[in-house]
Amino acid sequence: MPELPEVETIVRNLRPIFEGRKFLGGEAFNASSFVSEEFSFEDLAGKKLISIERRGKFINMFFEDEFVLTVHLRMTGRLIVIEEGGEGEEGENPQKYERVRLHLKGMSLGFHDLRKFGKVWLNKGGDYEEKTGIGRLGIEPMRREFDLKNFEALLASRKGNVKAFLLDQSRVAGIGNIYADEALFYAGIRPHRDLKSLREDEKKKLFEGVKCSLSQGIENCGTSFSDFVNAHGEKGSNQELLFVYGRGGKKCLRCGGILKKEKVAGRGTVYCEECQE
DNA sequence: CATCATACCTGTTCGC
DNA sequence: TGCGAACAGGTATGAT
Repeated sequence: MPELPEVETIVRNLRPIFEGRKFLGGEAFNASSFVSEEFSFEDLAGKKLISIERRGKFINMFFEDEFVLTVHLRMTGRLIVIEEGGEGEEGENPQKYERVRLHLKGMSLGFHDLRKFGKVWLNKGGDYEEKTGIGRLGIEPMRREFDLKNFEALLASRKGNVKAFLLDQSRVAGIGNIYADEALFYAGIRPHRDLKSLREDEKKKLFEGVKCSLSQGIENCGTSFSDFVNAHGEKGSNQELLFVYGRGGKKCLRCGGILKKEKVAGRGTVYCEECQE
């Protein structure tokens, strides 16, 4: 569920709290949640956290000496700030779904993940992108290099339906099920439409829909449908502004018709038969 | 190589 | 009401 806007919200929370702090140690409460082929938390001890950046739905924490901690929340992952001396600090037992805990000087960070799909990787040097899957990501849709021209080139690079295209992280990075459905509603395009069938005006509208739905999500600190909370455990408000996601069977906010829900590209997909063609 | 379906998990919701 | 089935969905992997 955390998609680009939710991950961006978390990164913006974490930066002022953790950047500049020294890593002290870490614990993995679930072996499969922490991936490190060559290094342990002890190797990272004493290194200062230089910066925290988002790439697609991944979070990278860059430390001194080229160490990189990478986090992917997948569906139910959360990063929760634990203040020094507060509940859950060092010495306390892990919380129910806490899988990894990172201790920095004066402040700790808990990685919680009910379904254990998410991961924390520890790497050193430039190959962290290959080790984590970041290397396969496509363009960043909130950066300047994402323009209509290369969006159209990406559309032409793939076959199949437009929903599968939007979910394909190797084309445009960071879109998930929520923002894919919202972008398609914005553009007035049905999710099953074959990419080859898109007209020029529809491509342009879809490009705008991707940018608008993502930037609105960021502005509102993410969509908290079920799991998402920011690093302080607070919910975002974008769920109040969604047109289609999670609204199957309800009235379309634009035309009043009943929204359809069906499976497209293997995902629950909501759209309006009236407003999308 | 590209695309598609499935596995990975566990709590919640749905249908009988 | 109870219980099992279906669902939630991001990505790696295997199948096609």
